[in-house]
Amino acid sequence: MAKTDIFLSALKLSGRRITEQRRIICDYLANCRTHPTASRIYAELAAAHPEISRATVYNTLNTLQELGALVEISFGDGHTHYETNPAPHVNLVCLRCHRIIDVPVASPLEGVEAERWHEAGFWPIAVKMEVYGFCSECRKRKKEEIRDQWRQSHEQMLASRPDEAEDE
Amino acid sequence: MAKTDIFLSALKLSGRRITEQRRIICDYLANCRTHPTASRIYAELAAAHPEISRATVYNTLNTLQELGALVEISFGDGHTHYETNPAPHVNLVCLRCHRIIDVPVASPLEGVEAERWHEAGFWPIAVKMEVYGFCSECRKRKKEEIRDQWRQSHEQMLASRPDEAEDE
DNA sequence: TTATATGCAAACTTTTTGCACATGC
DNA sequence: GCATGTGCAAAAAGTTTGCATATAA
Repeated sequence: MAKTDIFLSALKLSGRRITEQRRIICDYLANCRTHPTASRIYAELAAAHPEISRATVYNTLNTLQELGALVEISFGDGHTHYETNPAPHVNLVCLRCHRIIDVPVASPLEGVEAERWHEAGFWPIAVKMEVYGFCSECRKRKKEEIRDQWRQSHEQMLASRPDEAEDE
Repeated sequence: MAKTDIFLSALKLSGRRITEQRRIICDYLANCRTHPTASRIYAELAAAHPEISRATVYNTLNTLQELGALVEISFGDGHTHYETNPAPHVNLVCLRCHRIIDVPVASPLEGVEAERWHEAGFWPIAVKMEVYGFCSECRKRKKEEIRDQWRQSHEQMLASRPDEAEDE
């Protein structure tokens, strides 16, 4: 069942030790189809594996992040989630119901001028894309809830040509 | 100095009340050239404006998020940051030094198959893109720190054609 | 064998809540 | 005037730390 476990591979290839706990955590992540928080990962694993501590979950997640094998995402719900889907995709995030829709894209590094930062010396490992907005259901309800002017003006802004990029 | 304050506009157009505190917070965000955390925003504002409370900062940030005017970002440093740059851009995030480089892009909704999710009924308000990797300086140092195999294999993976997208 | 990882509990940080008071519209 | 927003302090939630013990390589 388990596809190539990219998380365990990351630990192995970077020379970390493969402990039973790490194996369990990586297996969970590799088979996870959602965007769990650290707490949720701990809660689910602890039920089946009492030998796993909260600290180890946090340790492992942080280690995987340093390697670029795992990235945190914020969906605006006040919780830090983890992206467990290694396939290139965009997360559509509904601002009202906080539901997430994963949409596959051809290649994350194409179409966004990847060459430019590559040339600048930056070496990409992982790519993350989120689009915030309203899903079809919430869009209807939204109209009843608040005045619509803000969203309309913002939509227009996004639809028009962007301003000249500013210096950062 | 202040360009059109997109944050204040969002509050106004959605029918919220414009209080002195919100005005101050929005002004800070509109002129901010970094990616501050909530704590940092509070700390900086409280110094100059003792009449602002922590709760109000959090309230306002959350309200702006619901409107899609402001988005949270995770850079992997364990803190929740806010994106204050309204211009379309990609954040290059260094996994080692956690420095962020903003790179402008032509348009956030082009080149990533925007039409597809639009057709599916999703209405985009804001777009966020992060690329994780190593900046030129850290890339050199990284080689000395850990075995290089993981990064090499991952780079190869990214460079090759992506797998078929999986169902979500 | 020994550097690396774990478990536990306490400490720390960040965010939310409840309620009395203030204020924009 | 009254719905909406604020301030405060306490509570809750989330994350890190220190150290003794365990274990992968």
